[in-house]
This record gives sequence, structure tokens and C-alpha cells, in this order.
Amino acid sequence: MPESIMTRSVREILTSPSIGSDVRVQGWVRTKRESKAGLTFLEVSDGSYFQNVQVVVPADLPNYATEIPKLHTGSSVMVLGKEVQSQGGKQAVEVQAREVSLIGACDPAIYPIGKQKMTHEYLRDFTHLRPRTNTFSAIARVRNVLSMAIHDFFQQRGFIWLHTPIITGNDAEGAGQMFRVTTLDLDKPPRKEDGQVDFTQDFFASGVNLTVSGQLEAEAYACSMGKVYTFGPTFRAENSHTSRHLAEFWMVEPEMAFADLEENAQVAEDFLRHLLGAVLEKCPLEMEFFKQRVEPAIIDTLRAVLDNPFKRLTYTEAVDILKKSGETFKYAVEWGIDLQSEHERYLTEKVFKSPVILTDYPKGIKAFYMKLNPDGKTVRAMDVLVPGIGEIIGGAQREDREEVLLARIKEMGMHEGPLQWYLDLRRFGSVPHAGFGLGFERLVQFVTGMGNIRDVIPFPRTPGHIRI
RNA sequence: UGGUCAGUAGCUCAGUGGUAGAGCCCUCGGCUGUUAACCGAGUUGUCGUAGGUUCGACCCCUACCUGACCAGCCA
Repeated sequence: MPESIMTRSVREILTSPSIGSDVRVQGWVRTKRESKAGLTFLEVSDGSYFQNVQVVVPADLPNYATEIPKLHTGSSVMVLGKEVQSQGGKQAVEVQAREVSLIGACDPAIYPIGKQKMTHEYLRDFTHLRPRTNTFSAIARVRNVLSMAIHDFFQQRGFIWLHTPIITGNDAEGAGQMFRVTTLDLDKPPRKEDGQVDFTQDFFASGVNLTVSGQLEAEAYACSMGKVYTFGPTFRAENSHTSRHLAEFWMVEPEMAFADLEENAQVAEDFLRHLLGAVLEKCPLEMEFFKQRVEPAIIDTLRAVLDNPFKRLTYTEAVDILKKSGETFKYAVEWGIDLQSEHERYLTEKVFKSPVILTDYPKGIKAFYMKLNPDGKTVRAMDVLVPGIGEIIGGAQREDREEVLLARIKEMGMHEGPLQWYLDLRRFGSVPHAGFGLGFERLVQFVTGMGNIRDVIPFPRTPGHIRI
């Protein structure tokens, strides 16, 4: 008989109730409120929804005196019962239990995740248990919605999802230190005559690393399939101790053939709007929670990005505005410097009060692959800056002229040898193309208002820390 | 890698050169269709580590460890 009862998720029960129907609920107890006089209330979560379902346990159940006292926060349970209209004021639907089984006990004396308030920092020590809290389960659902919105956006526009390699032979493209991948015996690696480690004897017969970006590989496919995007993990071995850096993070990198910088900027703007709209539509309870418990202005901030067109101006114009602002910055503004976060925030939060897309940066502060402007001083780069967080997207039209690209490689002191394949893309049927990169965890930070990037990825990796 | 701040009960935090504190959690009792439940009682400590100053150090000094934040690097 019980086998025929349908298991429904908490989300299903609360969002499309079927009053009077038998139902099975499986999940974890969040809180228990007891009445010795005759009732126990369980709040059960199964992770499917921000809210929990209230299970009403009557005292006449056969195991009420033996099993119910063993239920504590964190215990897993299976409940058979009926969906009914709640007599309490805080929820429309609840489950009237007919049978409650303790599946896995949880000793409250030693369980690290209690009902009391816990700091994000404390919960970082319990990476495996923190998804049992409101905050971290909400973040996981927001990550999921954002991930699918990313695919929706590009799939609707005919982009191909390209799986670029994790292990790469590319050298760092100015994107920071890389993690070496090797199977050599580190206690006694083979050495060449000059004493250097001989990587020709390594697994791939050469030195390889974990990727810092899929962009260059994405260009290869854009230059044959038109529009592609990557969405996967990337790695940086930088010794960065900040609330905005991870050693392993996810990046989204669209790349479009026959596209210039203006089209690139438009796609980036439409993309961000699509993502924010998806979260506001599909995660209203989560967003309300972040507003109440994390960042009071978060929903207003996202709406402002949705409702205001992004302001576009060149780096040179931005420098003029900053120099004439009369504002005293910690770092003085001068044409040619890389803008500091204080400058970026001044532009988005004080001058324009909207997202800003800066274009045409000095070539000296940007990567070798960005297309050189006719002025010979600037490149077709763009940064999308948003209020509260600064740069969230960086992109560029790529240099599509072989001789100019080669000159830039040499100018920056890089070796052209390993980049012959990349030069081939310009040698054989070159086309104008452009793309950008979005740090996924930075996006999640922006959307949720969470202050520390370690709290918006399930299992964070930072220098000195890899708990699981 | 530099700068700043912090480390006291399971958690969040007060605290004073002179006997270690609160709230929460937890346990027990009471009460109640409860819902951040409520009321009462109770348990809980190498005050980060090692030196030093002092009659006496959780407090002052030094070093170290750990963490957070800011900056740089970047996404």
C-alpha cells in the first residue's frame, strides 16, 4: 500500500498542492517544535525549494513516544501522509502525517549545523554540510538557474557549446600563473644536460598546465563554426588572498566570427540582462532572502541593471571624466594606467549610476590578441563594469591580421613558436571576430550580494585551502 | 606578496593588570495548532602558541601560527 503513494518534492507540494491526496515526503528535519499535549511539528527540507514543508505529527502514531523524540535538526526522515490546508497562519499547505520513519539519526550534541546563526566563515569549515543551510542551498539553486540561463541565451542565438580542454599546452597568455600537470617523479625528475627538468620524458612529452582560459581554442572553432561558447572550469595559481579570487573557477567565453566590438558589446549587454531577468523570475524566494539577510539593496541593484541601458564610452573619455571630476583618488588617474576599482566604481556608481562599457584601452595594459586600432595606441578591448562590483566582463575584438598579430607577439616578448596554430587562424581565411569572458562566480556574487567568492562555489579552492 | 584587523564556552560575542561572563545551541521540566515558538532550571573553558615584563597577565611587550579584510595580480 505505501509503495503506491507518490513521492513529491517540497517544491511540488508547496507550489502545486493537491489537497486531500496521499503523499510521501523524504528529506531532512530543519526544526522540530514539540507540544507535549499532543502534536509535534517538523519542518522538512529536501533542497528542492527555499521553503520547508511543515509536517504535523499527531501523538497517536504508534512510534510517537519511541521514534519522534529521536528526531532532531539534521535527521533524515520519510513521511507518509496527506496534503491538507494548514490551520496555522504561516503556510497554506502542510502534510498531516500518518507514518513517520527516522531514516538517519543526527546527534544534536555534535552536529555542527545547528539552528543558531552561523557565520559564513564558520560554515566554510563544513563545506560538506553547509548546503543544509538556507543560504548555501539558495546559492546552489541560483547557480543552477544561472547555468541554465547561460545555455538558454546562447542556444537561442545559435551558438555551439564548445568543450575546450582542461589540460593545455598553451603557455600563460598573460592571464597569470598556471598549475603544472605532470606524472614525473618529483623526487628525482629526469634532467637535461643543462640541469633543467626534461619534460620530453613527461606524460605528454612536453610541459603542460591546467587551462587559464578556453578563449584561444574557442577562436579556432569560431573561425569555422561562426558562434561558439565555452562554459567550464579554469585555473589560476595566483597567490591571491581576496574575497574575489579562486584558484579554480568557472568561466563563460563566447566567441563570434564576423563580429566587431560594437556587436560584442551588444551581446554582452543582452547576455547580462537575460541572466539577471532569469534569476529574478525563477528565484524570487531566494532573492528575497538575499535581500533580507545578505544585501538589502540587491534586488534594486539588479533591477537597475535590467532597466537602464548600459552607458558606452571609450577609455580615453573615461579618463577625461575622472580627471575633471575633482575627486581625489588614492591612485591618480593618467592616460595609460589601468583603471583601479575605485575609478571603476566612481564611474558606475557616481557618474552614470548604471552599468558602463568601456572600450578602446591603451595597448600597453591589454593582451596581445586584441585588435590594434588605427591610432596605433589603443586596442579594441571592452570591459563591462557594474555598480557594486566593478569589472564583471572583459572582452575584445581579436586581431585578425597575421602580420599585426605577429608584431604584437614579438613586441610583448612572447615566443611565437607555440602560437603557430593561433597564427594559422589568421593565415587561412581570417575573419574579424570578437568575444568576451565572464567569471561565473563573480556573476553569482553580483546576483546574490554575497561578499566572499568562497561562499558562492560549492567547494572553494584558494591558496593553502582545499578541504575536500 | 605587502598593509590593516582579529583569535575568550559547540556557535555569536562582551570583558577588566587582582577568583572567567552573556545570549544562542544542547539537556530536563512547564505551556501551547506551533512556526526565529515561549517560560523556568542545568551542563560547558589550556582565554591561538611560545617567550618576556610584573607580587600577579585573558589584558601590556616580542616572536610565531591561523583567519578575515584591503591592495597588487586578475575573472
